[in-house]
Amino acid sequence: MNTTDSKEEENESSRIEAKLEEPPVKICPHNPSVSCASCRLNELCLPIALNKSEIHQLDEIVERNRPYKKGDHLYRQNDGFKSVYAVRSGSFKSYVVSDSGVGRVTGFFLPGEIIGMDGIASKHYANSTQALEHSSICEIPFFQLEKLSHQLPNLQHHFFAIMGNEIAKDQQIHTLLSSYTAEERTASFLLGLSSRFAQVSLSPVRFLLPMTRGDIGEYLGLTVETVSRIFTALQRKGLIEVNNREIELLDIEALRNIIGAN
Amino acid sequence: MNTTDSKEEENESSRIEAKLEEPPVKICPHNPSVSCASCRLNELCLPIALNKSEIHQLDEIVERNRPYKKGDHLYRQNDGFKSVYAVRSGSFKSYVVSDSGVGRVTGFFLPGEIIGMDGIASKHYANSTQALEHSSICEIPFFQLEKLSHQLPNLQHHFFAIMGNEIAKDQQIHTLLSSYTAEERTASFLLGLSSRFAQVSLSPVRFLLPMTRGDIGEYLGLTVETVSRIFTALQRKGLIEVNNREIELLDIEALRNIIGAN
DNA sequence: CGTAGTGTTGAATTGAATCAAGTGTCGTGG
DNA sequence: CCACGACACTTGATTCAATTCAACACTACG
Repeated sequence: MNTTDSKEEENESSRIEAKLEEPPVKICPHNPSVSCASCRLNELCLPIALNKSEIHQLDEIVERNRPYKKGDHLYRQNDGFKSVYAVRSGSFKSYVVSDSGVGRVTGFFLPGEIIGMDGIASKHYANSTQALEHSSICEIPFFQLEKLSHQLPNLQHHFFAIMGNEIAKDQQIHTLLSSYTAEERTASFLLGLSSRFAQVSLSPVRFLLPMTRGDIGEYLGLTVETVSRIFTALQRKGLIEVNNREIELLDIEALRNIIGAN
Repeated sequence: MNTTDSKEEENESSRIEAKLEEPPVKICPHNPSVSCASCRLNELCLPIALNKSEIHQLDEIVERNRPYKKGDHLYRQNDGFKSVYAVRSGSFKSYVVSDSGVGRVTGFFLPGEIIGMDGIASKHYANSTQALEHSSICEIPFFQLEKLSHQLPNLQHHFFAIMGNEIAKDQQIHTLLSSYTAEERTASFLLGLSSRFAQVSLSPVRFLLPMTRGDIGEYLGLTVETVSRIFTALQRKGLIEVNNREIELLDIEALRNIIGAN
């Protein structure tokens, strides 16, 4: 998923000083010295609709942490809420564990997407979030984001939009879980991933799943076995090609029809 | 559900002039002349944490529309997004209809709760919302709310919190739908209603359901028949008492255990 | 190279949906 | 004010989609 490795993981000292005037065309997504202005994700995450000086101000509050290894936690359920996070590279899942230990995945996060908004209201994160692979993030201390939003109407507007988008997305999942069959859920999930990959300029028809079948099942309210069976069935119908974590969507139109038929 | 009827439904002229210095102790929840400062719901909806002058400013942008009859629409799917709404009295449901005509309820709204945040990002409402009974609302034009939030940090903070709360709530429903049984979902739904009624000083153990079994089923991803059967089963177990729309929770602890056992 | 985690496939089971038939309730108009 | 019709709700019998249980294959990593 990531185009390069992270060679400069611990290079913390130079990050704030990154120049803004001339985007330095850094392409390494793990590189902690990439500023918001030069980040190729900046249309997705917060800086959209901000001008140069505004981006610079945002840039100053963003903390570019060292990369996370697979399985590392960004935060855990009930931790005090402090920041929201923008995925810079890699991917994350968030999940809750019930008292009896049954886990349930509540979301997957790809580059450019914002993590942690569930903690804003209660001041404690409602779920745990961990890296699915070697990943890096931008940490945005929330009280500073609020303060800055107050100065920059564009930023306030954009963050309202991001939260509104999250709400709309969650409600779509509500519909999906309350009325779709296993096949419809799975098709919808694959199409959703596809368009999210497209947003970060990755192929929408051929990609690697960062999560296990078990994760997908927990997310969609299905068992591992069912997810596996549906994948095989879709493959037999010629709609997709599956090899382990590698997915190719062979007939997107037909996948859409599965859902449309609902 | 409402303590009084609305006798002054069309009294639009006097509403802005409502005095703020001396809360006029209007108790009729449909009464359009009740200002934010004197509204008994103001801890739930937007004004919490605002001072007198701030509430006054908010008050000026709020439009107190005439009451809605049962079945009236607040807005419809794909309508241009203009406002969010605070329920003043009564109740609403929002729902989406798929291409094939199958409807799915995405939410219920009780007094003090905010409707319409799903439209913020896309500028179009993602679902339709209609009154479940004779109800009244406060309409808050969103672009004015944004402008005012920019002047009042407390308001900005509170609206971020309201949206964050919605996100956290939606994720709980995700978990519910993806792993709870019909009985667990129903118990959880009843307990949720119970605490929401408690917030507006109504009895948490004895209340009227504003929605049909069908609505509940669509919301919980179950059929009418299943909801009905579960109600009967819970009643036989002595956990609740059902008479039509009238519900009494006889053993809240046991209801909690149904979910806890998950 | 071995082992834990991940994935596949089959057979049996089951929780909820569907199909079906009925009763109860409410609002409307005569 | 009552009768009618539409809708809301209940209950039972049957079906079915997805889970559970089980056994095994693959892979990837220390």
